Amino acid sequence: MAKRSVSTRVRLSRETIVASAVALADAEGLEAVTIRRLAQEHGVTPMAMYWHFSDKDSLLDGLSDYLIASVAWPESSDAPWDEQLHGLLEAFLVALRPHPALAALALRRILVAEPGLRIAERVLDLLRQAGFATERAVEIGTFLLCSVITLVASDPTPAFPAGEDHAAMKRQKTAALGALPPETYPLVVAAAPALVNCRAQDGYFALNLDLLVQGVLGLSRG
Amino acid sequence: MAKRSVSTRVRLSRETIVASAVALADAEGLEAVTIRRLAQEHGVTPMAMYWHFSDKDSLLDGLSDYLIASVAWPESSDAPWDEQLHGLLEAFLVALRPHPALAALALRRILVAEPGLRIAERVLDLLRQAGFATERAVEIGTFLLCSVITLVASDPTPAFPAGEDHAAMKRQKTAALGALPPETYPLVVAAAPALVNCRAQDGYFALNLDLLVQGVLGLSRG
DNA sequence: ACCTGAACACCGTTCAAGT
DNA sequence: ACCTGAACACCGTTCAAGT
Repeated sequence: MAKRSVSTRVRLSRETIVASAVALADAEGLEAVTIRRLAQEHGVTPMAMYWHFSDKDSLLDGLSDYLIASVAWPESSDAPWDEQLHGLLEAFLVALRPHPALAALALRRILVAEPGLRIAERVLDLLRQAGFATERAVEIGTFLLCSVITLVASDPTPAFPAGEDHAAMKRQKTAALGALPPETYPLVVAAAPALVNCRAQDGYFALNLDLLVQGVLGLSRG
Repeated sequence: MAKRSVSTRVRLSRETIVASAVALADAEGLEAVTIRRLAQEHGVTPMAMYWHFSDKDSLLDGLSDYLIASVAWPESSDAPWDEQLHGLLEAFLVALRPHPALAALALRRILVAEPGLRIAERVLDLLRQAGFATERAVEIGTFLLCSVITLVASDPTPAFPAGEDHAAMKRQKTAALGALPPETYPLVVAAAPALVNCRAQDGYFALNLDLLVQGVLGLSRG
């Protein structure tokens, strides 16, 4: 169904290939993003891809660049550093959220091209303002960006087990947890539905973004 | 070189297969862990694996179980909840650290079998002691465990580009960052070596484990 | 109970060639 | 400049069969 008919065939380009790869990943997960599959979707030989990308790794780099470029830079403000840090991390999160299957790719190009470097520089700057020495700012900033990716990427089995199966699997996992002996695992049993579903909920993101910023606030400077 | 000679062939079992898979992942990364490769290492047909594991997914489940089982349960104490939480997360971290290529697998079995459920229950318990309602405790606890995994798994290109190549790549990345225009990216340029290397350093883990616990401390209850 | 052998439908990629 | 075709060395997996 996702196969593009020959009549609508457009000229291949890095952009059209990346766009279809993003759509594929959203629909069926990253492991469905295959040179051969993309070629087929464009009605073209697998080898045609190698004109536009030197290999699969550079296709993934392309996806990473696409993700990073979609980060909406927060409007400048004179708010305190922690609020600005929160805003920046949130902008990163918002860009990644529509593409949980791709989120893990974000890191590979953040220290390479323009928009990613700008984000990195800003994070370091804000952490310097917070009073951290450069080395510590680097360690914290690196972890913060990794953590935002984790926040988005950790939603299990994102979409690709066709919706129906996915919901069924969640119901089954909930039931399995609920059937555990309540005297050994009282909290797990009581929280079974939450344990299975929380990573898809909005509150999960807001709460843990907060946790990260609060964590930075709680760290000793030096 | 890693191929086991026929004379030393031992009987296959789930345990011996998992052990060799762990060794393979440590040495060459998770994508080297292949049914066919493992079979070859044991001097056996690929299909022999299917007697011990129903499919590759259940092999990965086996690796996940192995990881979780290696968590050393911290000795009981009457320390405040935040110290105990720190100790538990650290125990998880210490278990994962020797196997960065496998760390990402840890989550898939934590809510399934005994030792993982025990960890989950304890995390929820400590967060309840901290004053969080069950639903929030679930959201926080889930993220904390994900974050520890991230901390370990985020070390880029763990080992498998044969050591030499790996070091060379790091030097090259550092040089690339150092060559950026310092007027646009002053902090990135100044911190180039740290940006490339920090995720392999001990301080990175200690600092960010602290960040996580401080983050929980800083969150509002309710 | 434990393993083999042949086969199938997939991968990424190289190399030479077409237009 | 952009794409095809055949080939290679890999995957996971099924099915029938051996001991």
